Amino acid sequence: MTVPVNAATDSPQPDDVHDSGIHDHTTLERTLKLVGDRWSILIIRAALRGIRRFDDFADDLGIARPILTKRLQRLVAGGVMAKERYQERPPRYDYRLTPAGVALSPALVALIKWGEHHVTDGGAEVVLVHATCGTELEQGFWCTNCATTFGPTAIRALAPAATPTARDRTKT
Amino acid sequence: MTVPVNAATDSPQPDDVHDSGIHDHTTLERTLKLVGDRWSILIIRAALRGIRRFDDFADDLGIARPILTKRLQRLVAGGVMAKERYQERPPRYDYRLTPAGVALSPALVALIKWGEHHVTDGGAEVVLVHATCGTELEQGFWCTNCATTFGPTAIRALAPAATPTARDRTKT
DNA sequence: AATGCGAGTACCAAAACAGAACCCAGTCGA
DNA sequence: TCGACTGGGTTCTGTTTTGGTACTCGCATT
Repeated sequence: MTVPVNAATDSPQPDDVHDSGIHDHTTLERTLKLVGDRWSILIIRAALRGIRRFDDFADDLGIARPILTKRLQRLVAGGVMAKERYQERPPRYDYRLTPAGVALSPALVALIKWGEHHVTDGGAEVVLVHATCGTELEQGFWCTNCATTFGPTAIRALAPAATPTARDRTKT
Repeated sequence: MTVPVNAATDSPQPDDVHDSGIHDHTTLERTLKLVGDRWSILIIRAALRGIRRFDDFADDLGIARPILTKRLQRLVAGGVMAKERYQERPPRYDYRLTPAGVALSPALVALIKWGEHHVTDGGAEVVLVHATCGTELEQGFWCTNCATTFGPTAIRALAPAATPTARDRTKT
């Protein structure tokens, strides 16, 4: 830890990266391949709002239906959402978030809060608050050791330097 | 214990965020338009690792150069990065994060940590630690009023100015 | 003058996206 | 029984955005 993270201009080929320990090129990239398009995050947000049915997603997002089909399939394949039959007689299905999908909300909240501060003209359109007391929530990092919170500048190893654990990840 | 973050969330289907939930159409969409593609986040991560020059981004990410050009331009236009001349005589420029860009790290960390838990097979490739003590950091929400941390289902959204959603418009 | 480097463009193919129309199974109403 | 409707898609068209390779341009060094 606490490595200054020097870049490695080694093998920039993204094709054959299953073990180029220095480049992460796997986890974040795979994550972004799953949800890193213009629609997936919006779909997940809609799902967090309680939208479940195909047509409601289409109406709410204004997304073209073929793309919605593909996105939902990808999210289901990625374990973010699950397709469930909610009615038997005329077989009807809906899509709902899995726990993994709900677990994406910190990322969602981070993006929303960032957007409020940095892309709008100043005024936040929505304030996210703690449900129990109504206070605006904070998001950030904390250290269980120091029992303190801190901002992004106090993070080290924000990227995979030569973490030896990267090579341990010999999964198959 | 202390940190529930996304692990100990309340319920997989957060109905309590239903109508008052996380919704603001324009801000998130604009945010995603800026950084919601497969490369921008990776570029920002590379920048956080200290990469600054065009060719280094290209080598590190394996991104095609025309796309890198466009992404960097978009990020500069969006205030996330800044293009600076780092050398006079042969005029050379580099790209570095603005404070707004650094402020994106919570989102980045959220995505990285989500990916570690949900897209890899469990082994974290990167360990993010608190700089002062080296302990692995946690991320989540907390309430400065209650002095407590909580998960995504305890979030409610207050809309200062009425934010009409597509559902309001289309569902009559 | 030739070489090399950093930072891009030009050009072209492939993929993703958008929109409208169409399909299909079941159900309802007349 | 026929026709229309509803939910959940698929097919068929374009258009826009990506990705890749090759090339340019300004400058500095040899």
